[in-house]
Amino acid sequence: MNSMTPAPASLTRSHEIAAVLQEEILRGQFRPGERLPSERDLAARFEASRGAVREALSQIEQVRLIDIQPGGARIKEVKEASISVLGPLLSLGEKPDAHLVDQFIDTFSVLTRFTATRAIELASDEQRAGLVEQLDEMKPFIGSVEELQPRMHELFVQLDRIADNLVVRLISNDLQAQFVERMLALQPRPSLGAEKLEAFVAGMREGIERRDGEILSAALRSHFLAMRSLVAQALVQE
Amino acid sequence: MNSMTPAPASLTRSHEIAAVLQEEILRGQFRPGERLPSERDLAARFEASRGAVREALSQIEQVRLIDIQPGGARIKEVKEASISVLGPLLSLGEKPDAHLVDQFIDTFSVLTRFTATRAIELASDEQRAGLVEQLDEMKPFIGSVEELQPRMHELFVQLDRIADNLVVRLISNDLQAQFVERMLALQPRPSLGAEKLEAFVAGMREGIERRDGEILSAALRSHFLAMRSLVAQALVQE
DNA sequence: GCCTTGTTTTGGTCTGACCAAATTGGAAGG
DNA sequence: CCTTCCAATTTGGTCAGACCAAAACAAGGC
Repeated sequence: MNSMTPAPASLTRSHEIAAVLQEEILRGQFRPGERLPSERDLAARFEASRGAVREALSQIEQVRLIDIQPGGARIKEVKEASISVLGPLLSLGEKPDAHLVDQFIDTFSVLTRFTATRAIELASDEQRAGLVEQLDEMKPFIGSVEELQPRMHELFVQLDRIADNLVVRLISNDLQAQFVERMLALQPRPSLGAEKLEAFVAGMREGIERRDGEILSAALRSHFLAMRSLVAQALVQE
Repeated sequence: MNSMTPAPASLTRSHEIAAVLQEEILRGQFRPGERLPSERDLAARFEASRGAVREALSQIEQVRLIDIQPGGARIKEVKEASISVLGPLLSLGEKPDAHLVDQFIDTFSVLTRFTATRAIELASDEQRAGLVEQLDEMKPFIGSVEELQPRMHELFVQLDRIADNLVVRLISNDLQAQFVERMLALQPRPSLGAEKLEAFVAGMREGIERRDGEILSAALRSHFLAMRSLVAQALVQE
């Protein structure tokens, strides 16, 4: 029973307890409908006060993994939970589940394409010009992913701002919060080839300049597909 | 297979406090970065114990509307929050914000199209035949939205099951939890016309039978567009 | 068997206390 | 006057023990 986590994100006792319990639930150590141990038992087990346990349970309830009622807290199906469980779900094993990662990237892809196409529909000519300029400024950095990435991110921020869809924005927040950090942790090289990146940037540029959602969408789709197979490789190897 | 989800029933004091505070934050009564009143002050204000307030704050922290640290809880930007704030955000005024509702429906549309097209890519011939059968069985009920809706929902459940994308599944869960009930609360007639529904069902059928994502997607897109303008009407009138 | 009970368990809340970290405010120094 | 630095205070994090109401459980009674 080691509790020496290299990067303990949970500072407080209640968060720590919540993380442990949530992980056990996601691991399937309780069947849906089953009752969680009582708060008093959990307090004894974690050598914590009932208050701390209650705060932990309150958090887990918030992600809809359990249903707290007088009489007991009952486990719910993972499929009914909130997006917030995806992160812990990715961190269950040594490596994230490949299928789940694929789903993540596909979903990112869909949402990004939606945002991008919507953005160029709504964008003014000046805004489109600004976007094109951003893309042109990237060209010197296509060789270096480290240099390119933040600039590309800035571009997406702009697209997001223009598309002005809070719902998608919040979804993306959640997905990124759950996904990105965990992916960066295991994503070594090889990175995308310069040719592919160049084609991607060119596709984006053309799509934006000509206000052509199809081109833009196609560029993004193939880009995400490339990323998907890259990550897939990273998950298999080692 | 009843999946009767009992309403959250914010009976408890802590949930009540959380709801009130969250609403005040979403109303912009605190500026981002600003400090929330101390737990002790809040306890005094709500005439509750500090423990109850702490559980409430813990929940609000979970949706990333505040950042709790020794020294004080600080308000974050709504844009940084979790999807879970969308529901309360819709319920702020008398009527949901029309723009936000549009964004909701558009996002639903995108995700549904993604799920549907993915589903028919992955579906076996038997599964596709089953889906077509489901659609055919709907025809007698096209006149009555009340009768049609649950059957259509069942179809989407099947598509969702075949597409097998947990990420999208959880996102849709969240969106529905936030949106659907609040929409049903205010969506009286007029409902969609029988012709439109017929065309929609026919489009779905053709898309599935011929495994044509374009047709399927087009049918769904126009369906959601129709719903969007319907809801828009409902929001304007009265 | 089913239904009605009394008992036990369990969550929900409260009170009051202590610790550690952050904030604050003022004193000392430039 | 401004900056720097160090207490004193405030604030969150946790603990302990207690009470209530509702749910779950067990035991009879039909």
